[in-house]
Amino acid sequence: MLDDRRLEVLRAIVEDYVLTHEPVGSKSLVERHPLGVSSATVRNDMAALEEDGLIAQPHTSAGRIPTDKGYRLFVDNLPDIKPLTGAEKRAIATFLQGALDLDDVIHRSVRLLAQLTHQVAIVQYPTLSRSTVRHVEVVTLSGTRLLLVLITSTGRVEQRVLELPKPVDDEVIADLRARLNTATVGQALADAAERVSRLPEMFHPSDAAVVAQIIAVFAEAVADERSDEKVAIGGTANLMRFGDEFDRSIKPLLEALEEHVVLLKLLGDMTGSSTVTVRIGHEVPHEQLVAASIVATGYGPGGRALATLGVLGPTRMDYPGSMAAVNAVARYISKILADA
Amino acid sequence: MLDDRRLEVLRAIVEDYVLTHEPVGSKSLVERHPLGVSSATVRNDMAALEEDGLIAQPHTSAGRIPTDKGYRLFVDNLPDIKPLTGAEKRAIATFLQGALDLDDVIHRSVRLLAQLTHQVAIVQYPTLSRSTVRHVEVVTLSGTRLLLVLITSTGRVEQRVLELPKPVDDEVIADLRARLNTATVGQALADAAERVSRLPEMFHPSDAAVVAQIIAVFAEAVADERSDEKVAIGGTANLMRFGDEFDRSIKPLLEALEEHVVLLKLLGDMTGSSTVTVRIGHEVPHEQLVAASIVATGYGPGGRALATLGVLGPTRMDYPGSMAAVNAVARYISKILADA
DNA sequence: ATTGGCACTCACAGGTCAGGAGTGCCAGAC
DNA sequence: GTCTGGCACTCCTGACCTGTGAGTGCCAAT
Repeated sequence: MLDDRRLEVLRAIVEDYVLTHEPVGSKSLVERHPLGVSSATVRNDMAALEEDGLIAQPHTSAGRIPTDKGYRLFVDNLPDIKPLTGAEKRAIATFLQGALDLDDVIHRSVRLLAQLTHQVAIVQYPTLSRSTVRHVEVVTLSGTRLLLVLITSTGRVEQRVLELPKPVDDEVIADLRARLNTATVGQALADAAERVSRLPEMFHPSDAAVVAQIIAVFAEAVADERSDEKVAIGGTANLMRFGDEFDRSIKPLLEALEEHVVLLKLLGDMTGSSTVTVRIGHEVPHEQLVAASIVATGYGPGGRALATLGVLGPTRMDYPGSMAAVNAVARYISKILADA
Repeated sequence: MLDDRRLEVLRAIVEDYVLTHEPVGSKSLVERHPLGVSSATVRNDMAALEEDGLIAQPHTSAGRIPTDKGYRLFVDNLPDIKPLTGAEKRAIATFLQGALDLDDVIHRSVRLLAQLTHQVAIVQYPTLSRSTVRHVEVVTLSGTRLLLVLITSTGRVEQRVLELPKPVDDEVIADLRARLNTATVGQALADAAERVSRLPEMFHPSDAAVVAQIIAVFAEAVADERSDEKVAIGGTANLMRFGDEFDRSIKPLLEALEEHVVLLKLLGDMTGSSTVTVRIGHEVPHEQLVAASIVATGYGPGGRALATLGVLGPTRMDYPGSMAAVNAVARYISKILADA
């Protein structure tokens, strides 16, 4: 009975604090929550919760604030991801409906997520390495200039321009295009480089060298780590909503958001699966983000997590709401990617 | 003699205020600038400058702050765009050297500009409408699914996937590809739609309908207004450097920065030519940006301004420095685009 | 036209003080 | 045992006051 109520008190503290952004005291707590006990009892429970490191007081004789550990317990004991309201679902549907291409889907998702959660939204582009080749195109631009275009199953387009030592016959190019496609279409990008390594041998010795050069660029394109490093970010203005001590941590936060590499590492660490993951305050392995929490999940067609999306906000954010929104948007994008 | 010195006083006030972010008084002014007159004289000049609306005092008996009008006069009387130091030039060169593609050039430029000026950097992608067609590719993805790829002279790649009512013969596709290219390569995008309008007639009547459909998508792609709406932004963390009243205007500023459409309109208004333009405070036709100034210029290969880049910061920014940096980066990108 | 001098104005920092929300603890009730 | 009412205590907050100093405007003298 006792431990159960303490959990209830913690939940109430978290909810009130998220709402008001002010330390919550025992008296106002019993006034606003039907706990069925007096403030004195709550005070005792609070003392115990503080003992356990779940809440803290900014100064003696002030109300309590949840610690990172407190938020963690709160999140772990959340009953279930609450479903969105009908209106919200409709908003998502209409918002993502008219998307033209992958870029558009990503950007719309970012805006949507930022609007739904009032936090900073982060959406990673589907990683190349885990998607498959849909088509390869080889085009002569001018005599010695060649364009290589790679289209992936997720609709992403990579291009490379390369300079050749001497002009190459159009027939050779056409042949190469055909061979590249038969060898790689449908294959995972990770395997594609391997698949084409033998191709130069199939050409006339006089062409082998230049073909090898083209193949090398192709292999480099599919393996390019840099191509994985793409994210879209939106809703940064939402960081400014507060007039409190969180403002102090905004600058490092904005800086971290511009370090896409760091962000991607973070997102990559967080989830491969399609369940919603939460990182709270110091749990985030990055000192610029100690005052922030991240709610993220993987997404991708057919439940395979090709990439990660999520929101970032102050530790005192609305976790249930954010988790629901992140989850819903991820499902919608996944469906769109599966259809496309 | 008199008017000349007043201008000098204004310049000194602007410089000091930009440096210290504090209202500057007559005494400290004569201490730090070799004006050759006493503080009392400066006081008289200040009174005159205030009369003209060039400076203002936050409260009675405080120092003076330049008004937007004051900054304007200051900028207009700037001798010349001061050249960058050798170190800065080298930094630009090495920073932009290894760029792989257009995307990379843009992103590097944004970072560079943000670093050089310590402001928010904005770089618009070269507009499609003013660039020319380099290559058109038509690819069958599956039986009834077609991919259209458009490559522009600036290296930008646009793609469209379209669903056909029935499979189309490969020969027709090849024929169409050839005709599209001969008709449009080298042409301005704005003219391309016009150029291909007659193509369907050249095909067998049984194919004309489907060809017309493809042409329609192509025409829509080259004319797409939306494609012009692309900017890269960086250095938003630089907005947080100040611990003063400017902080109040940061939220609307961040919001405006996310409204790419608005930004683009702004940049578009600012310059078609390759000279550096400055908009100060209320001169910016957007109430969210009244506390901000913009320094921008056009850029593009061979002096033709294909797009705009610039920086955005508080009205009390280092105009000479920002103008120099913006100018230098614009020239460098232009050169890179001309080479590519 | 410029300057030194002088009275005046305010923002700002520091100090004091009352009010109030919140706490911890204890003794008594269920 | 658990809960509750009561009470003394803490200490943040906001209001109010005050002295200080930077800065101004104006005037008479050079």
